[in-house]
Amino acid sequence: MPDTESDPCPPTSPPATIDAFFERLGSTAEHLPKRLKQFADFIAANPDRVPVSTVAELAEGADVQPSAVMRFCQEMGFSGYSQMQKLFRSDYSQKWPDYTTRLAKLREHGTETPSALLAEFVEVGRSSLENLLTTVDPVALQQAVDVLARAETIHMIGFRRAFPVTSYLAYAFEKMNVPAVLHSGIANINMEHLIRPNDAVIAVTFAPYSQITVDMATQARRNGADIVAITDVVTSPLARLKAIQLLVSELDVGAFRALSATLSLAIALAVSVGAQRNRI
Amino acid sequence: MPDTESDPCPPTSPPATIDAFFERLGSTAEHLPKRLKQFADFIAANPDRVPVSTVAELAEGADVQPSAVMRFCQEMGFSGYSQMQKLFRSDYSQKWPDYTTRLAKLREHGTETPSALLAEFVEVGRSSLENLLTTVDPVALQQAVDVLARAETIHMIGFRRAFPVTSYLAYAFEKMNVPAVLHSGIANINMEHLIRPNDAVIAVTFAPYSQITVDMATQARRNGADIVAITDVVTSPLARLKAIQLLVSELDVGAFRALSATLSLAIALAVSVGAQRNRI
DNA sequence: GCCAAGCTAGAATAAAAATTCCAAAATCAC
DNA sequence: GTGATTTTGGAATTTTTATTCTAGCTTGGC
Repeated sequence: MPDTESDPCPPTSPPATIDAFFERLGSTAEHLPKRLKQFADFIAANPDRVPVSTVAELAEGADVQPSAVMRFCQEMGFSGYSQMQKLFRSDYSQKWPDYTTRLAKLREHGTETPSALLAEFVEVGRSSLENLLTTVDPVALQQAVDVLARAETIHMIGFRRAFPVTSYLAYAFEKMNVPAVLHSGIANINMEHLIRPNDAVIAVTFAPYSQITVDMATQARRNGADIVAITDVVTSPLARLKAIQLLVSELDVGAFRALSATLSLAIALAVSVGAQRNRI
Repeated sequence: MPDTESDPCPPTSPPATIDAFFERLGSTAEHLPKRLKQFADFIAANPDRVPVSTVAELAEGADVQPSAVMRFCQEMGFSGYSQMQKLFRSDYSQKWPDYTTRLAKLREHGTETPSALLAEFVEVGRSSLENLLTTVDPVALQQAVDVLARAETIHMIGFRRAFPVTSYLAYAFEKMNVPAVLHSGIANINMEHLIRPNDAVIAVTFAPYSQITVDMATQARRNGADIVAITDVVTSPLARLKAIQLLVSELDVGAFRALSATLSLAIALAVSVGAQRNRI
């Protein structure tokens, strides 16, 4: 009997290394059926679970059926899950060193290599985050949330290195349907007059304070708006405006900082405000 | 019928941690029978094999019978090998597993206070940073730096929640006098034609990928520019473009993430590029 | 050297896991 | 819409793996 139909997907050889696996995954993931893609994403996000998990466990984690896992493995060129797991297990021992040792190893190279620099930023970011819980006054934070939740429109002011913070706030507010305006200073158009008495302002600035942020906040205060300040020390120029101050002390690496703590504070603030507004 | 004989070794409870396990091992190893001692030595020398090995494999490695392995496990207070392996596996990935459940819980209950939410973001940020050192491939990072240092002009593409990242990159490059263009999509003006063959692109996008970022990167690649992708998984659409991929897996709190890891990676990348360019 | 106590090897059994299969559902082309 | 094709979910099957059992061996005391 002649071979009327051949395998739709010819027997590809299995990837020989983890890198090869992910490379293939990257190029095939596009045109994979729904469930298989779903599982592919899960694997891409949690490769470290493969060596120590059963088919059933991974299937549950990715919220697919075990048979989908099998089909995925075969699609990737393995005979089955066992073969794929074997590959992942062979690579497993390299990952064993934990965070601390890895960090130490990277640091040995000084700041010569990009990885060492990355390790530096990671470590500094972790410290800054840890600090954040002590520098931010819970009462002030709650006040800030109250004020912002009550405001008609929220205005965000922050330039240069504070701009990533305000732009992320803008994104978050938009996603939660909170009326908010990002004052980006674009085309030097001054939109201070938009700030009305029932509005509130989030001003973000760090030493050396950008004059324009201070000016705009001052003007807004004069218009009767409430000010929430995200800044680094109590002596910042925003203190004079009776602003509610949220303090972040972010450590520098060289001339730059990772902004980890500042952004965490910002997003926590935004989500709280969003929750409180929608609750009412 | 009375219980004439009792277990020679009363049912001890299993060690709760790896440390407790090795402590018990140290104190009991002396007066263990020959084969069991032999296996104990093997375990002490190769603890990292336990999570990924079967009884038969370990038995062969230690040159004992599988049944000896079982007796060893029971001697150490476990019900069997499976229970012991569970302990070794749980130690291997302590940080990650229970996060998903914890965050799910958070999503249900909502968060009581802004401070609690902040603490959540801080915690998740710290984990993400730790993880960053494992997901970013040092070689790829170095390649990315090389490519970007060599480029005439660096273009940054990233919208919505990726925009804080690109805007911070823009700030950093400007401060270091690196020629860089932030494609903000402002006024819907398309500046793709600015991207020339000797240029390089940093594309930042996360699932669900914004189509415009992918389109712009594709166009840039067609123009002959190199692409560095900051994204979350290898299955991202940018993989097709032969982009140098820098992977960040950032945990979500609710619908948002703190971006701590992503920004740390971005700033480390920028500073490395700046340093390398000025060195030449 | 003989006996008792404990230990070991290997086979037998039970449990768990991987893998296959197929009917039902979804998707696609017309 | 209709039929062909692909994809899916779930159960059935096979394979692998853990665990138990027991006859024989080793060791130590006398």
